[in-house]
Amino acid sequence: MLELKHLRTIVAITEYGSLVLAAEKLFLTQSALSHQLKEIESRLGVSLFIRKSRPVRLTAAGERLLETARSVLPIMTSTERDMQRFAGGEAGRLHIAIECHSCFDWLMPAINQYRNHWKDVEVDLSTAFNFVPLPALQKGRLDVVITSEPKPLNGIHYEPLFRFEILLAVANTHPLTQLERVPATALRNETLITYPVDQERLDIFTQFLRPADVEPLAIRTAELTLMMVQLVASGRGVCALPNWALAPYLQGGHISALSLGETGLFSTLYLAVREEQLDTPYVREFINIAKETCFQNLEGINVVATLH
Amino acid sequence: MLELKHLRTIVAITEYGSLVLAAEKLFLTQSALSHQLKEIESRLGVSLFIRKSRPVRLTAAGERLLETARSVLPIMTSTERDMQRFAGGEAGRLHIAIECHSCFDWLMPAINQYRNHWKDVEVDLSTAFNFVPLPALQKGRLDVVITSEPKPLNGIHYEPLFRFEILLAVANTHPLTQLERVPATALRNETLITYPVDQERLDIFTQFLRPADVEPLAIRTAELTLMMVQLVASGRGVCALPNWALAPYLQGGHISALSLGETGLFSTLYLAVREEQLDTPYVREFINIAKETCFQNLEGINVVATLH
DNA sequence: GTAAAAGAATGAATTATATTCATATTCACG
DNA sequence: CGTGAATATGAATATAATTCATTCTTTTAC
Repeated sequence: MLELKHLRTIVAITEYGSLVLAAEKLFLTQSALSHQLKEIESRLGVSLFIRKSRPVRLTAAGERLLETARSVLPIMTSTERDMQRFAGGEAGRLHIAIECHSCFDWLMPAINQYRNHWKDVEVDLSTAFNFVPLPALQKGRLDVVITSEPKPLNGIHYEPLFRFEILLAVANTHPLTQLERVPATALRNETLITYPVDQERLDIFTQFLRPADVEPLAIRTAELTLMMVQLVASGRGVCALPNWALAPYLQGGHISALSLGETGLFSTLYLAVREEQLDTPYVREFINIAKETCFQNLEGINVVATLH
Repeated sequence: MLELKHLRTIVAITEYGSLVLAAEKLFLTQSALSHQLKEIESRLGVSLFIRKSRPVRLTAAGERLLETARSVLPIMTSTERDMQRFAGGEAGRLHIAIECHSCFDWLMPAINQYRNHWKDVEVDLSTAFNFVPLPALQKGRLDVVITSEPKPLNGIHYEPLFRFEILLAVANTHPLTQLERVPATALRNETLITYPVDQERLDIFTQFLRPADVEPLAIRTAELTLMMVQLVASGRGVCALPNWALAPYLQGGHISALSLGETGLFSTLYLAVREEQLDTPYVREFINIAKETCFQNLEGINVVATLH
């Protein structure tokens, strides 16, 4: 009914004192303003200006409307400015999900660094253990997914981050440390410690044990990398972890890291985003920072399997 | 550019979760909403809703716009409600001017009583000594004028309030108290005390002295009725005042009131308003209260000239 | 007080904008 | 993968806004 156009008209008329001037400033004709004014006055059933005098004067109702205009129009101006920031890709939302537990280690520093420079981007990190993240990404519930399975999907772009080796962590005292390479069959007699997620999501199963049709002796789970390492060190099982996740714990000397299979078990981590977002500055920048951070964090790490 | 219509659309869609439902509530077709949404999204250069999911979800830009809508729309609602009050004549403005000094005496109580019942009417009283009030009334700078000269003017309605006699106040000891009626010529030897306004505005000049071509001995002015009366009582002059303005001072016994000329000098006070406002409730009601107050205030007053 | 100038109002014609209708496309769910 | 429900799209239509040409009103200056 009442529209912002009308408020802008009211303001212009009071500001310039005449329909002629106001019309000019609004890039309209005097006639247009006259018609418009008549229209709202008759719709509201009140008169807003007294035109019998020059400069035209506001009626009481006009004053009230002007007051509203003065409080509403600035809000709209700032809203439109924000819209431009969204449009320009300077502001936005980045809902990130990780499929891989250990990714916290390098992602957190990346996010912190990113936040410093993109204050207008709302960053949100969630673990995708209870839902499948890629469809959510497609549908816009998520904006970034960190995954090691780049399943080709409509409208999804995968940006490779880095390649890493999945190593088997065992206690230093464990007999397996005697082997050069650990065959799948060796795990028949071991308790395997994993994160508490579906086996589908764990490379050790999908890429190593299942192809060899091997089931470990037992499986137990732990939430945190640190807990796994402690269990391994005390000889209560073995676990498979990325080399970079394992690195800090190898210093202590209680555990060793062994290559899996003949060639080692390698995997690549990808950052998945919607194709349409690929050229958005704030998304592009996140990808760059993620990559940089990976290199920085992984540079010092040169963990290869313990060789004898 | 961005309009309230769009904000209302955003709110409806988020509230009902689908274009179909929202369209229904807005009395539009789903197609209309789809077009409208597409239009503003392309104008702003941002997408506001993710339609790939159901219910449709807001993007970050959409959230921002919704926030604005939630702060702006209530303001508009309350503004429109106020407009209805103005339209219904429940709210408005009453800029009153009096041409006659003494009118304060009965007008003030009237205004006070009026204010109690019409809280949404902004009442303002000014003395019209430095400007001509009737043209200002015509042009809407004033809304009510109290005058004793009902000059016929386009669009102006005069409501008669009451008829009164202008009496000559003299000291009890004054020789004029011996006369039954005071002729104009009698003032040739008197100092006349008036309000400090143009003689054009004083009935004693226009209706009495000038027709008889008489000039008083001297003229001096006083701001307030009380001051005039005190000057008169101390024998420093005489003054012409309405009977009701003089009434309270006759009790004291220091002054007397005499009729002017053969028939007495009478005048009628009118309340002038713009014709278009005559049917507006808040104006109508002011007229009523003004009339009532006059009667109440003048009822007890039965001042006639002192007769011997 | 009147004429000229400037501003505001008006009505019809035009243009722009919004809405609908009919239909195609997409998405969610079994 | 098909089905039902939702959204998108394009052309046609309806509605609303704007302009043009003109008249009416107010102000100003002589």
